[in-house]
Amino acid sequence: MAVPYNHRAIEAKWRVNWEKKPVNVNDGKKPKYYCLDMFPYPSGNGLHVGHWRGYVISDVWSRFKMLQGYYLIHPMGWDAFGLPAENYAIKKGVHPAKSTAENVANIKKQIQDIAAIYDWDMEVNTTDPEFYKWTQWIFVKMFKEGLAYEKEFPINWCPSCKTGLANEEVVNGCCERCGATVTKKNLRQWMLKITKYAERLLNDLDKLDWPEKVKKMQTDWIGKSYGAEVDFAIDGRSEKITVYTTRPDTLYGATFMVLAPEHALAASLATEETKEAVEKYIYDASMKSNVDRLQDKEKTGVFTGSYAINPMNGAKIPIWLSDYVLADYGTGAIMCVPAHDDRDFEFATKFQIPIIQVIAKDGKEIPSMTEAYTEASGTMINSGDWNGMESAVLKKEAPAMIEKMGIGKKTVNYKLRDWVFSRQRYWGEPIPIIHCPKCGNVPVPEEELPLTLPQVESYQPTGTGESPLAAIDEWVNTTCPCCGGPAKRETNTMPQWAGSSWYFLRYVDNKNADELVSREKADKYLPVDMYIGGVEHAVLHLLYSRFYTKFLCDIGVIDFDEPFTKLFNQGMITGKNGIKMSKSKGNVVSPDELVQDYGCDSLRMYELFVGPPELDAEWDDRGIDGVYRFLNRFWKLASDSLEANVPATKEMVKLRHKLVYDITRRLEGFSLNTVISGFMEYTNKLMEIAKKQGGIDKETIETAIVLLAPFAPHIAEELWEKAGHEDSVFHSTWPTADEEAMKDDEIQIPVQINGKTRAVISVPVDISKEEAIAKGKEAVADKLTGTIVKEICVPGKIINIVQKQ
RNA sequence: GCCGGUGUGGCGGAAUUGGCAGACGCAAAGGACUUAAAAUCCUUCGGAAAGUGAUUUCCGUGCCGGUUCGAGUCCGGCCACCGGCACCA
Repeated sequence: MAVPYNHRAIEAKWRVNWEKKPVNVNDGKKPKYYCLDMFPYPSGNGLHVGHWRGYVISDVWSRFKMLQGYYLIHPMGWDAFGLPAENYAIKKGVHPAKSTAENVANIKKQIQDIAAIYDWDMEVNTTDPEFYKWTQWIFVKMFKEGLAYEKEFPINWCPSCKTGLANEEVVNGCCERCGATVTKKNLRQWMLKITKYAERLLNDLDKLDWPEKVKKMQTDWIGKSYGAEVDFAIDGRSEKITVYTTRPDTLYGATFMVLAPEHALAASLATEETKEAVEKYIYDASMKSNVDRLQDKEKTGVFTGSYAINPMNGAKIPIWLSDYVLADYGTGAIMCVPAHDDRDFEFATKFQIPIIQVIAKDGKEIPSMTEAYTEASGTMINSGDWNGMESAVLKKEAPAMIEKMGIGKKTVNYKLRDWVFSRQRYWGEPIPIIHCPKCGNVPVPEEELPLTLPQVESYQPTGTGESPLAAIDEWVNTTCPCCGGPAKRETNTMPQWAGSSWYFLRYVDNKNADELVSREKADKYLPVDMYIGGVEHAVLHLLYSRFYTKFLCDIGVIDFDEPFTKLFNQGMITGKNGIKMSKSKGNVVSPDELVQDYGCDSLRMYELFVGPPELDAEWDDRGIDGVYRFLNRFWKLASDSLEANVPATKEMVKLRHKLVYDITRRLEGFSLNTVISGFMEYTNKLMEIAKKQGGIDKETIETAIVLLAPFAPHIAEELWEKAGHEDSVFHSTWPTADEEAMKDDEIQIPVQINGKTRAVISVPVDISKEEAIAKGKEAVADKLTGTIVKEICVPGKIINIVQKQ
């Protein structure tokens, strides 16, 4: 009798052995495979079972790739700058540097419990000056290339975090981090010109093996639209107003024009009579936050008193101001075609502006419109020379026609805005810029980087729009690297996304003091082949990283312009009823006790067994018993069989190949939950056979151990050793299935009458259709009471007899 | 409002992409072993009806309809829940 499965002893033993003799070694000959987890920010709450899931998925995939003969790059690090870390430190009343270091140590210990095959020699930490030296270096490079610039304008401001935010960080008008309502604040900001890369960021999505959902979200976020800019003269004045439209086909239907209240010409368009109302409207709009604007669904507006001239037909159309027009999209001015746009229709109806239909719906003009007809399909009417054209065709051709006529030009527009890159907080990389009264903005010389974050007593946010760094005179006051005169340092810091936008490049050369990454190592080990993490970063981190990668490619640091070839988003683990695990809800399940009671191997397998990896799953502790029992059964089967050492039977060989085939296919398809059920199913079958034969042959058992190794590494390694191997199971190779050997001689196929199964017959696998049908009919003879109209036989699948009564 | 995703037993889920619906597991019930319990092993486990019984028949994958010899899977029309975007002209 074999000894019972003792997960504590086995796991402790192999933890030590692997530490002594790592299994993932680079012999310089194997091809590389870079499998990356989104690195965590070291929160004080530690890990829960949901965090485990992603790390287990990536580790299983990594070990699978290793067994397939790759040198694995599987690093881990810490995204330790930023608001969460700083807010936690403030709450606990300790310096963020201290709390961050403690949290890193804690989480590292917890992550090591997963027994993932991380290469800790590659570890990075974004708050390490040797790391953020390069975060700052990238900023300096961007500044020199004109991609980082200063601008003062009303930005999104979180009154709770007391800092400015990027557009990507505002969710439904609220702060992405804390949920507070975002307001507007006029601030001098550092911006990154991500818009310069809009077209490439959009087009290169095609190259990526990413979930369609994420690609779609990025596409929508970039928001490319095709249209035209059209110039409208102002009646009685020399200036003109340019509008942007995606529907130039409806130009004849433009019956008014609306400008954003912030438009440069807005105030000047007012007449004696409208002056007061116009100024009030502009003032009120400036006082409104974005959220107010969003919530006021009812349209407001004011007539300026001036008129524009429709360039197509010379019609005089009134110019209005309204805050439903956004100042920073297009030209901040629109032409309004109430007949064919919902918003314009609503506005025109409210302010009694004429509505002119220019596209016939179903060949007819709608007698009295109750809503806009927004489709670009139908024949043009009331449109001068354009009458009779198809709207869909005209929509495409009009921009070029307008350009020819000299009244505008063909244009594309993007929703993507430049990235607000400065934060008024302490815990981030200082922006390496010096403001010199003579020389202007001068970057800190590259050889002087890193510009380290000064130690301060008070790091709490000021709320004034100034960073806490501004209060440290000895740090702020410096000399200009250019002219040597007195100058002041930039006091804003970078957002959390700065370090995470490029950290994956640093892992492979994390100790390089002279370069961000050596070109040789970058060419050899990058980019990332598989990136695993939650979907919440679809338009934040993942977009920023793509932007950074393209920039670094353009300046020759690296030779590829997409960071992550393949992306996998794992679903979230929730508490009961799909409620997100959180400390405040009290539904957090910690992995620590589960590892103690059931072992790391059981928890790893259960994390996968709870459901398809890409979907959310509700955690239920009870289910882990199932995989624990399975591991016990597998342990017993394997150790008993290794002792018994029975010869292989045909049946065993067949099952062995089927097992390899099924597990490999499911694993490659990322159907990890069914891999686990597959192991259970085959183990049950093998146990049946073992009961009769006194065991299972060694080769089959060894094959199963190798297949199981990525999922339950400890037990696999222990059994592998018991089977007499001195080297690690991870130095064997992933088995391949011989499809010939899998074939059964006899197969079971159902016999149906009119699509309903009436019998199941056993037939030779190579039986002819005719014979199969004959046998099938025999089996259901007593139920064939009518006239047979059709006989269907799909070889190996089904027989269906269609009969009529 | 627009765009995605999901909907299958008491529960988590499976179904080789059009071919025996409910694999595998949890929970539950009954039994074996045990002085007893735990552990382990065996059996049952979608619903309804008929039969002493092995079994048989009908219904069943959110709802309604269609295509097909055959639909959880394909098509059309709805419903519910969960995400994303939301005055981008």
